[in-house]
Amino acid sequence: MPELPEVETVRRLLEPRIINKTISLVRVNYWRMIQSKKEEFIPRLTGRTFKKMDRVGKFLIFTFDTDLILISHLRMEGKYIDGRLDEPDSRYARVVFELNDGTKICYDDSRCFGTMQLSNRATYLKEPPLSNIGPEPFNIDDPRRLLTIFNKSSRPIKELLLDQTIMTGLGNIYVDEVLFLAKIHPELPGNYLTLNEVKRLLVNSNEVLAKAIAAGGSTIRTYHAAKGVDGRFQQQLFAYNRAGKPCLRCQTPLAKIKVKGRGSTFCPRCQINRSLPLVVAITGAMHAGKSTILRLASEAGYPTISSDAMVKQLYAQPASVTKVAQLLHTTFPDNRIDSKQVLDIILTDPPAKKRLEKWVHPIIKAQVLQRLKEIKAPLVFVEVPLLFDAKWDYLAHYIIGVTTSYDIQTKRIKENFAYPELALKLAATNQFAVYQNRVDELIVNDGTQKELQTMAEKAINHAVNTLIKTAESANF
DNA sequence: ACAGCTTCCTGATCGC
DNA sequence: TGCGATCAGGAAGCTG
Repeated sequence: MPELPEVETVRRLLEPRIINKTISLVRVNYWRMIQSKKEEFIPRLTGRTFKKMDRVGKFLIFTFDTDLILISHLRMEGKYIDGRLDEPDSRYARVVFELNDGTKICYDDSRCFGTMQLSNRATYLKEPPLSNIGPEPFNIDDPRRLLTIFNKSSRPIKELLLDQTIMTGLGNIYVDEVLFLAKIHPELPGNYLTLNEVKRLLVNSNEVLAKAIAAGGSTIRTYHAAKGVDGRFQQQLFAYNRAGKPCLRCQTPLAKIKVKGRGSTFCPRCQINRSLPLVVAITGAMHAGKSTILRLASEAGYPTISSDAMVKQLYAQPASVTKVAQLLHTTFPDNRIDSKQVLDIILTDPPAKKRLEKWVHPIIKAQVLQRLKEIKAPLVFVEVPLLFDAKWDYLAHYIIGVTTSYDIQTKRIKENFAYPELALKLAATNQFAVYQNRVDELIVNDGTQKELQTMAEKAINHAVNTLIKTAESANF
């Protein structure tokens, strides 16, 4: 929706346009949005004169010359558009208030999510929906009260901040901004929050909302506070709508995930989820030495996850045979997945490859995340061949890349693969070279096994030392 | 009690 | 270029 700053902007723009004007006629084009008794809606409003306009959280409160109260929630797309009576209604006018000075205001809402209800001055704050909403950040003096509530829940902090019964005002845009500024991962469970972090969340909520109000809110997509009036705050957004763009603090590309079904943009390096271990990802070209590095990390005593091994395990399951056959539009006569046959198909039929990846990647990703949750260690090494292509790089806090020169890769593949021609073709499709500049340490494995081992051990130690520093400098 | 999913709608944009 | 899939400033209302 419009969030608190946009609703406040609407209030400030609308109040002077309607104050002391009298409603001569009310037209309702979409009755489902009226939450109070429908038969009373038009009669109780007709002839009333607008007085003050208030706002509670994201609700607009219209007051009149009697004790009548109109409560309006704009939800995602709601807006008020004013015009003259001789003009046509706005395109998605759901409720129209005609006024006695020849003007009208149209409540416009393409998606019909908004609500209106009548109440009265004495009771409207004591009954739903307003009785259920929490304080605005401006009115919270003691962060301990919030800390107590957050700490009782294992829900992601983003969910808790969107819960208007705990605190009201933040929506999807400003929650991402506040979490970015406070350097807190959107999925950090509430019971991990420290007092220091809650203080940061409160300070930043206050600042972001105040600045956004001062800028007239954010005009994004279809939302305008009023006809011809655009907010300017979107120019100051750090996170929202910036997925893939460099973090304005550390230049890491911002990641986008779903939290409670809402798109959530954050910096994977500035906002670390400490309920999970820190991740050193190992990625790189085909047959370049990823598995060797992973094995060395394991031998050095660190927990490891191999997504390659997970894929092999998945393919070995009986249920996978029919699934893969169906995705590749083929059959496996031996009732087991024939890797040469699969390779053949994915090299000649790109859409088939896409279908297969669309099935495999989410399964493996879920398994990796599950393992990360289970591992009770501060740090884990994860081998992911297609880290960047599969867009998993946001899971990594340090990336070791490994590559080989073309000639040496060709030689090794010819010596080691049962179907070298197909393997070479597959190697040629690997895009790692494109992403090389995004790794923290690049190992060029053109020498002996012994030389690889030396480089890998150095890289492993460097990754660990860097991440220990990261964890120490994080201000919980 | 509560986590997770669906629903209320329509329009713009993305991706094969 | 067309056409289905996905996404969008929100929150209530289901289900298990």
